[in-house]
Amino acid sequence: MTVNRRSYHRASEAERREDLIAATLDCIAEFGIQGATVRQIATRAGVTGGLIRHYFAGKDQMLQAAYRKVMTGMTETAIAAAIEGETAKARLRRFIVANVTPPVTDPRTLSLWAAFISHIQIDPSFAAVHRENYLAFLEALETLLTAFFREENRAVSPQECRRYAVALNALVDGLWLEGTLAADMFADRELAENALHSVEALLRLEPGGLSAEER
Amino acid sequence: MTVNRRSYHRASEAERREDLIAATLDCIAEFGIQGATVRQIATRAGVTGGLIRHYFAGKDQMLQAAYRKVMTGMTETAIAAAIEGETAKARLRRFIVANVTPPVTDPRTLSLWAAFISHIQIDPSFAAVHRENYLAFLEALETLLTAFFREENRAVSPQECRRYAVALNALVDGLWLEGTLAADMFADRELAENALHSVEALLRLEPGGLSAEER
DNA sequence: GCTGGAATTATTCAAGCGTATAATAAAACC
DNA sequence: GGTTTTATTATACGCTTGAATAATTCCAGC
Repeated sequence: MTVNRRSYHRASEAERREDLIAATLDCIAEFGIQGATVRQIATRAGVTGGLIRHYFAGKDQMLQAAYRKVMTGMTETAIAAAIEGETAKARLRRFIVANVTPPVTDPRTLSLWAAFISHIQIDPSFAAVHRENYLAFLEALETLLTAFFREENRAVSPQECRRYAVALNALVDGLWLEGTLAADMFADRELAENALHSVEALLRLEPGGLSAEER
Repeated sequence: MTVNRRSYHRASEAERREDLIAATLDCIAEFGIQGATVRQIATRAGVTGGLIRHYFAGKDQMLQAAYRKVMTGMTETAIAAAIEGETAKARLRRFIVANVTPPVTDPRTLSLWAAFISHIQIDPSFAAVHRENYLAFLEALETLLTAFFREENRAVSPQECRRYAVALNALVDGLWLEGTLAADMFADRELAENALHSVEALLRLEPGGLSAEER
């Protein structure tokens, strides 16, 4: 006897993988990593559970792909904001501000980020993803800083430049955390302004040396 | 017929709760929040699963108690380090350094912290725990800063002081993250020194104004 | 030394987990 | 337009989950 079987749409490999990853992130954000079960994810993506094993070797590999997606999304948003600046100073400023402003400061993104961070110690393959993105972020900052110092005719050794990048990275990450976890405590542009003033101070610029708009 | 039944030790309520919470944290750190199952936790604590329901209304409540434990542990370590300083400057310095030095920078603690952070959006009662501790940390910083500025005979408005506290909190959190997640990238005292130099810059002190040991 | 009540264990239960496999619908091919 | 390929569904399996319950052991107060 034949079974009543759903008809279905046959999607391209690329978009189906996208859908599955998106559904995975939805589930993690909504129910936590414990709630991101194969069945929930499949339901959210509008498919049945078995399909996941057709696109990924297992649930873990899908989680890892999802992690990559979140991290590259965050970094790329900030980098994309930076390249629109005309001067090195403007690029640096835009980069800083982008990192403490929506859509980067977003509770959902933070949840996802934290969920994955907490799994780094458990699954070493997650550590590799983190390392990749940390280094990319650091390098982006170092590049922006080097260009900025050159523009200002200020001689800064590579070692010092790296120190600055590490500190700026910390400051930006920390403000991102604060701004996302306690958004109600800060006025609209308060965090962005604090970020700019703090970066000015960190780089030992005169007040306004970064935050002031050039004409 | 009677069953072969383990004999058991009857602990005081306080220490049994402590044991259960400690076992919970062990399991989360080792297997992630998904691996922190009632059975695993019970095994780790040397009891059977049913006992958990005798001390907590359910697994979730135990998780929340565990979260409280982690956070107060972190803040208290830093605050305890601070009070040993003789001058306000020394207290501030010790506070900063303690936050980017073991035992605060510890992969296990970071895992736990991240696991709980990722559940804030899901369970609002976790948000309350976070808020409590964030405010406590911010206030500790503000107190240290106020005393320091007074000691230096420097007039700083409360608003400005809060701005500084927010920035310092961000920097410290960020360096804590970097130092714990990429510990291999930093030499022994590198992060602590970077932290002190960065705080100096943030507060617009002259170089050495905080990091240099007074005689 | 009993004994009543609380702490703890052992066991059970339904639900849900990730994965494996076979059947089937949709597309691709010639 | 029939045939092959493959993406997708349906179903099953063995395990684990959090919780509930009943049986047992311990301890305090008498």
